[in-house]
Amino acid sequence: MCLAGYPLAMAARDLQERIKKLIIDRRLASGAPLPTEPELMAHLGASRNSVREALKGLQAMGIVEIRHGFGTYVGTMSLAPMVEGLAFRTVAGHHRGEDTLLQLLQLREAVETGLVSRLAGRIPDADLVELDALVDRMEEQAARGGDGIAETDRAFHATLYRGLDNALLGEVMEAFWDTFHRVHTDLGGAPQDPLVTCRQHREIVDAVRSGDAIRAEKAISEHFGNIRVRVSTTGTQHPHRCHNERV
Amino acid sequence: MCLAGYPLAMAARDLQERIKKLIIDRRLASGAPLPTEPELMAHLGASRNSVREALKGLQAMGIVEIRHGFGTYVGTMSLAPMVEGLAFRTVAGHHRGEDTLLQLLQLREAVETGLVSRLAGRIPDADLVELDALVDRMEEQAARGGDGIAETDRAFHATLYRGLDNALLGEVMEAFWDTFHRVHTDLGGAPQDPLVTCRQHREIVDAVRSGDAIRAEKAISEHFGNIRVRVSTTGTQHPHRCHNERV
DNA sequence: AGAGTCAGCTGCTCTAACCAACTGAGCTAG
DNA sequence: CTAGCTCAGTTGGTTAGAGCAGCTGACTCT
Repeated sequence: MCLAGYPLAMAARDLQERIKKLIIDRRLASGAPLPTEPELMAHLGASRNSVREALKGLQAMGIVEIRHGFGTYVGTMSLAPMVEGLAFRTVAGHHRGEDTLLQLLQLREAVETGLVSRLAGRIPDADLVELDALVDRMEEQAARGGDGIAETDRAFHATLYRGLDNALLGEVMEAFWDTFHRVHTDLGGAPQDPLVTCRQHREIVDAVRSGDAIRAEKAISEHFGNIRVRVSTTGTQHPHRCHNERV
Repeated sequence: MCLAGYPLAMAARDLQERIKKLIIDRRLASGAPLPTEPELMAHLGASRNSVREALKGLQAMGIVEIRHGFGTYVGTMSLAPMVEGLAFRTVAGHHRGEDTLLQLLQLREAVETGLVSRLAGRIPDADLVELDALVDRMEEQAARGGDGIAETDRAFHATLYRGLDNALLGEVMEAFWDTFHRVHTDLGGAPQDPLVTCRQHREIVDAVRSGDAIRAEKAISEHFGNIRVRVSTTGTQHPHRCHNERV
């Protein structure tokens, strides 16, 4: 087909850009509906197939969200795609004998160490209360079977940095946590000792509350040191098969 | 077609996972060739169309690299896709009146402040030499027309954190720099004063060399403070059209 | 009035053909 | 003999049309 004025070739690469431009120009917010596939075909002057391939790429970047039988919508633009990509990169590297998981952990440690010292003394009281509650909850969960420990751990790290008052920063930290956790479990890594985790989380909260930046950094550092032992003593020796057996 | 044992529906979502699994299982490194499209069709029991859509998604995540008339290869798995997604998210939010660019800058500041204090005093001498050279070069470029300033700036921030000896961390920081720079120029933001930048870079190097963590943090903070002024006084008022006019 | 059904949207998958970019073998001209 | 060209074969890119599958809402039957 190819409407007048558009180059015949190079459709695919441009299509994504043009769909992105369409979202920008129409000021579409997350969740807003995009034109249907036939409408996009007409608007962009490309075949169904090319439009769909472009959408698939945008979907992988979290820019659009496709719901079968319902429509296409502007995506949440969360960092989930980054988690996906980073996780795969880490797993692939690990299976080829590289210490990618350790590197990922070190990345988290380096960044969180800096953030926590920035946070010391200026964290809102409300967050401290919530952090205390999260440690309490994890102690309960540890006393029981241990169900939900991971989710509580995630919430702890997410809540910790809420005080820095930057939603993007919070998302990035969560994304790193998610990536690490996902890769660690996929690779069959040994879980932490919940009681040790609780004690270290408690110390982090107390250190931040006291306003002692050095102590807070040390607390984070010890926490990660503990995790690091678990990572480097397992996983590297027995590259397990991925779950989701198929192919 | 659909080979025995595979569900008839749900092809697309699984296809990506199965291709990823194929890369993992065969221990394919970056740059290694993937099966051709016909081979993948046979291997995965799906049509050409579905295979291509899956590949487009993986391409958007940097997991595979597609070269027309040549073949499909395992991608470099750089963070470029993350830059792409984050940049779009920032631009889109900006055009809807949100202060996303400022948030991105604050993210960089928070993270780099922590990293630079961690770096103070333990940075390798070789890196210091290189950083000095980079500041010198930027001074030259400022004296001339100003060509290549951006690239030198990028190199400075990249070299700074090399001493932390974590390739992943370096890539992440570069990705944040790239995202910020790209969005800032796309939105027609005012460029920095090169001489101010040079002076602040010099102070950062000297602070890190002296081993004074507090001074280093302050130097970074001032540097970002300078950038922040440029961001918040421009750009927010006149949401420019994107470049690449089309559609 | 309530529940089932059906028509219509939506996106999903397949097939088949042709276009376009790259490679390399073989031919031709110098 | 070599330099360059041509052409066939490979690979991904694009289009077309048909039918499948999930969701919605109005219509119909009980």
